[in-house]
Amino acid sequence: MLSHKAKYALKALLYLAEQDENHISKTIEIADGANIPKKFLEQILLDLKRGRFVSSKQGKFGGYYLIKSKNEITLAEIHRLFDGAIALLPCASLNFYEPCSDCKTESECSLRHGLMLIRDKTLKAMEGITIASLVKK
Amino acid sequence: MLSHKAKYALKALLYLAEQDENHISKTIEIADGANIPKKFLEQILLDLKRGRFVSSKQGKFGGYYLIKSKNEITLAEIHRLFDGAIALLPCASLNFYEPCSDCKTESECSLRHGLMLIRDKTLKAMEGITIASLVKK
DNA sequence: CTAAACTCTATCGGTTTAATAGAATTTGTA
DNA sequence: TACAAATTCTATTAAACCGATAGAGTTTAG
Repeated sequence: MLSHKAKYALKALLYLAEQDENHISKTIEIADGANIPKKFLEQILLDLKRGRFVSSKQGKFGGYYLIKSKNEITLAEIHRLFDGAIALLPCASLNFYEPCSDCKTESECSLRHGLMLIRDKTLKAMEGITIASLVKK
Repeated sequence: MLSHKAKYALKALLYLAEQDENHISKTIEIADGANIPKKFLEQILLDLKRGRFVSSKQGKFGGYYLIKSKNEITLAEIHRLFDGAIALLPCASLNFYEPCSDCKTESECSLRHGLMLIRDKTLKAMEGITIASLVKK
C-alpha cells in the first residue's frame, strides 16, 4: 500500500503537471487544489525537491514547479522515494537490499527467487505509470 | 512489503509442504526448522487454520498439517490474509475497497485508474507463485 | 522594512507490529 | 485417573511508524 505521503505526492505532482508552463504554485494553492493538509504538504514538497522532481523559488511570490518532465516521473520512483522498497522483502529488493536475518544460509532464502519475479513484474508495471499518463485520464 | 507474519507464514507452509504425506508437525518443529519464534508462530498457525490452509490435531502427539494442496496456495492469498489489500490504495482494491476520503468527487480519483492497472498485474503475478513453485526451487 | 513565501526541526497522539507470557483446554497413554 | 504434551486463547509489552501540527528561521520582492 502507498502511504499518505506518497499518495499526496502524486496528487501534488499531478496538480503541478496541470499548470501552465512556467507557472509557480504556492504550497497553499496546491494544498487547496489537491485537498492536502498544508503543513504536511510542506514536508512532502521538500522531499520531492530533494528527489529532484520539483524545484522551488523562495521568498515572496515563490513556490514550486516541476523540473522533471511529467513523462519521466513514474509511480515506481515516487513509491520508492516515500515508501522504500518495491519488492516484498528486503532480500528481493534492488534498491533497498538487505539479507534476511532469519535465513540460515545466505542466498538460501526459499522465498527470494519467487519474490524477485514479482518485483520485476510489479516494477515494470509501475514504471509504465507516469504523471503524464495519469493527467490524461 | 510483506509483514514478518506473512513471511513466517510462507516459510511455515513451505516447511509443511516438504514433509511426508500424513506427517503431523509440532509447532516447535516448524519453529526450529524454519527459524521462527515459537510463540509468534503459534498465532500465525492459528491464523492459517482460520484461513483453511492448515488444520491441527490437539493434545499429545498433536500438531499441524496442510489441508490445501500446495499447488493451490498462492502468495496472493497469504499476502491478503496477513497484510490486507494488494492494491496500492483502498480505492483500487477488490477485496478491501474503501472510497478515498480526500477525493472531491466520488470516482473522480485521479490515481484510481492507474492503480487498478498495477493491481491487476501484481495480482496476476502473485497468483502465479504457489507454495509448490517455491518448494521446487 | 515588511509581507509572504519556503525551510527546518521538533513534537504529539494514535496505531500497528513483533514478540512474549501465561492460563485454559484437549488428547493419548501408562 | 493422573500426567505429559500439545494446541488454543487472551493479554500485555516495547518499539517503531505514521499522519499531522507547531513554531521558529531564512529568503526575497517591493
